[in-house]
Amino acid sequence: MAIPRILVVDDDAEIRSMLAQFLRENGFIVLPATSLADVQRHMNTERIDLILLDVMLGDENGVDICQHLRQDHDVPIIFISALSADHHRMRGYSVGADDYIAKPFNPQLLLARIKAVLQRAQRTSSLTYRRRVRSFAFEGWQYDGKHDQLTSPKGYTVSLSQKETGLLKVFLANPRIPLTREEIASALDVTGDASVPDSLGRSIDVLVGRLRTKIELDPKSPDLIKTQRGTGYVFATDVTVSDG
Amino acid sequence: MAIPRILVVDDDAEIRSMLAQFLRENGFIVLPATSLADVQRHMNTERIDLILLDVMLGDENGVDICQHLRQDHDVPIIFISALSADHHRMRGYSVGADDYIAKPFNPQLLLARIKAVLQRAQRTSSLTYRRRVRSFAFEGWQYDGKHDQLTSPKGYTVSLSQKETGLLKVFLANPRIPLTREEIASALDVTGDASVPDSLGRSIDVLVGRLRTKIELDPKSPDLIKTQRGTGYVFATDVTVSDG
DNA sequence: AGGGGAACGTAACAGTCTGTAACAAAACCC
DNA sequence: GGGTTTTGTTACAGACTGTTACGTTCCCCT
Repeated sequence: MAIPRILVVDDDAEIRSMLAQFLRENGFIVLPATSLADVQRHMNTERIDLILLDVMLGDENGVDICQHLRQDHDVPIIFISALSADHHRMRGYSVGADDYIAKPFNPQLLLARIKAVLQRAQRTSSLTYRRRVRSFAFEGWQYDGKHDQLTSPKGYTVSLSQKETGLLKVFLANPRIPLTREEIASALDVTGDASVPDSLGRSIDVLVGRLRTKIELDPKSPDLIKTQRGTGYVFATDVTVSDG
Repeated sequence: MAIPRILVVDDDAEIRSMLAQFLRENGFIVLPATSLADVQRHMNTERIDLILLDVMLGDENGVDICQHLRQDHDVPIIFISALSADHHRMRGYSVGADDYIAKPFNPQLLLARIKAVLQRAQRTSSLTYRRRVRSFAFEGWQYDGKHDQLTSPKGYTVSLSQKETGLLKVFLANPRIPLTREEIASALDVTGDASVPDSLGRSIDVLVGRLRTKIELDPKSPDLIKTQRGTGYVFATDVTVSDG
């Protein structure tokens, strides 16, 4: 599974920025939004794993946004609000929120809650979520997420192991974005304490090497998965995503 | 949907009784429990839709109970506790709780939270096979639950043994959801103590292999029942359900 | 320009996981 | 009772995966 992508919906730029930085430092990809139109644009064009939604949004009302979203989406939604009275909370839950956190809040508690909600969503994936299975195209290759099948530019099927498939998915979900070994390991749920810099050993490097032998014309001089010395790896090509 | 059945776990008889009465007045079936053994007895003998779990349980610790339950069960769990400090909450979430409500609490807020959690659980698939007789279609195959008959894409009837049929039903009820061997065994009521990690042996693997020989074009390279190494198996195709 | 150290590539190895053939016991059917 | 089918267990082989060790490449400093 790819790095979780969190949509932070708040019209206050300072709060949005602080939340984004905090979440990025904790391993998430963060996308900002300030309005329902913003939210819907993101939901329609890319994968969103969780939404942090401020109740008070200037001219717009977070509760209305949540209600609107729930008509079409099952994405987890956590309300953040200065309004902590019980009846506000109940209103939030009644429109389909997964949690409601009152400002000011302990950032570590927010983090725990986000992880719990994401873990649950992952554990109990719904049919709706599974319909988001995608197909990816890059440099003549096709990865069919529905059938878990990789086809080469010449048309033959390439067999990948589970970890190799997972790594490819991480790259396909993050084209042209440099990924550290820790980020990749976190996305793959690889053994190792991510907070200890050397705990990963060389396993990610070996795995990258194994995937390269299967998809690069010349693995010794890779064109698709490039090394960024001192950082990690980058999928150095454009990826086209389509549904089905 | 049937009336939700809530298990109230609290060693304080007065609190248990008040909660039970309140929930019954709001339309739920309430079952009391005071210990892990109580909880497990209920979980093993009847359907439980949600658990309200007190953190302080006399000699037992609600967190330990939650942790234990999460090994085998996906039932929603809401902690109730006088301990409301953030680190207590985080501990609760980290062991798999769905929410954490501090005493003293507004009963209406608890009710809203219960309803939200139940609604969410209802939106997702369950391991429990739906008792209603249904027909399922996948990749040209048809399974007629009424007549217990499986028809291949080419139109001929495929004979399955009882266990094979049960396994297929579990997959059809949970398309695209990874299922552990323990989950499958539990759904099939297979011999073996699910709380003992190694008790299953390889029987589920063999059963999966047998079903594969009957429904896969190439059992050595299966398209329908895919292996998730380290986890279990997933029915990797969309399933269309219809009544009758 | 040269040297040293860090980062990365990769072969080899060992442990884990899974597929499956073979077997035996139980269940089922005639 | 006998034959067949079902089911779980056992054993083995192959694939997968991470670790280790060594060689190569890169970068920085003198």
